[in-house]
Amino acid sequence: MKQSELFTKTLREAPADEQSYNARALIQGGFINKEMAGVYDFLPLGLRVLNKIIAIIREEINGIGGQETFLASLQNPELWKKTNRWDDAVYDVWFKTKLKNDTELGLATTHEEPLTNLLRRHISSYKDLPKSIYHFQTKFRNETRAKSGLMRLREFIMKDAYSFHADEEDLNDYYEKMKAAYTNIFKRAGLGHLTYLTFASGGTFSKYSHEFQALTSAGEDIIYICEKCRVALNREIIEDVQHKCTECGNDKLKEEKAVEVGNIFKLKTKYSRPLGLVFMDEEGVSKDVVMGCYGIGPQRLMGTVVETLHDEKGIIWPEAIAPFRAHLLSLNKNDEAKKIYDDLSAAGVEVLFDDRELTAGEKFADADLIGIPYRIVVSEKSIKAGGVEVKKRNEKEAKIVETKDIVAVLKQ
RNA sequence: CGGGCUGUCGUAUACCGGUAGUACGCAUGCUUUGGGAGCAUGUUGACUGGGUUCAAUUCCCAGCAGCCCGACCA
Repeated sequence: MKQSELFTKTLREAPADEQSYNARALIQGGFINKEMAGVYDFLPLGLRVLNKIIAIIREEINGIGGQETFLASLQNPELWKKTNRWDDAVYDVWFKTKLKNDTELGLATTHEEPLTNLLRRHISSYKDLPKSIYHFQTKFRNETRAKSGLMRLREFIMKDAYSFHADEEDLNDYYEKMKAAYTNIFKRAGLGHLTYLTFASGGTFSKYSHEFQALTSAGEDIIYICEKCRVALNREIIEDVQHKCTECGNDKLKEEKAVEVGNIFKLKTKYSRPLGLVFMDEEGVSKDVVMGCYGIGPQRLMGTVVETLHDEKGIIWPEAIAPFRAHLLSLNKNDEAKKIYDDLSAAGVEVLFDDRELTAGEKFADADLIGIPYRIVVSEKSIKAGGVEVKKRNEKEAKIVETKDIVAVLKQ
């Protein structure tokens, strides 16, 4: 894409009223636009990142048999009354609205109820199980305090997956597969080194649930890390386990601030029972379907990447989720640069081509801020040196690459 | 929901009880081009409502909005 045609502009300075780094950098770079606290628009650069994160998640969930759907945002209160989650006193994050005839509706906060209900028409036998169903869908939550840019939103996309099983043993097997898929997702998105499988409170139905917590000072949670096992314990259960690692008994745990980037949970029959999702087993006995649920917020994941991977000049995107692979800067050499742009594009390399009539300093500053992994400079100087200059965003030194070799260097 | 801080051009800021200045941006022209250029001309602003006052953007109150802390948060 030509940067001269990109409708967004970077800001010379970050917005003064934002303190969180992800909000400052993403707004300054033109990735997102703030409509109001906790409500953001995704602009071309930001959407490219978001879509790449979503694509990684989709691949991993498909890889363990997930079937993608897209459920509605407007929800029927009747289902929520059956599970006692319609009452604002019980579940206080609803945005509620009404039909013209005054019938109440809810805006989706999550989808256990509608999906469980929907499956009553499709699951009736043990032969129909197991199933894993997911979607990327907009959730609305009336948070009393939206905060920290993309870290806690009032409107956000969630990848929520739900699995359906004949018994707990099968749920447990699938739960382990999901755990592995989640580990891959955070690794591929560039947060593997910072993300810990974390034991958290499981509520009434199981002892612990698992969160995936990424270390960052922008986080809302305190976790205790066991370096030996590479797992962590959420503060909410640390007293229960007497400050010891649940895996190895290690009592030298390290306290860290972290953000929950994913959560996996065994629901068992919590929703299938009140909503009547049952199946007939081999003996002809009707049983409740056993469920699990698994969530990731792609926008929070994006915010976490920005919080953790940047320097004083701007964002440093991991290659897998960068908006473009290469940022081609022309310093008054648009004709020469255009050829390189065409070659790279033809080879399938995603390039942002800075063909704007700006000074070198502005182009470098924007490139650092936007944080695309490879910067290619075409200038009088680079041409004299034999071609183009290539520098990785996370490295200091640039190297000269002959123009004829640039496609080979940038191709993955 | 409790507490703290803050609302001035598009952005970042200054000053002030007597109607607002700077920088960047934007427009035009010329000169510039390896780390946010120069000159000239032009362009844009006090969150809303009430109160005090001869006079309020400035002081007071309320509302709204934003940020932060806490509470909350599958």
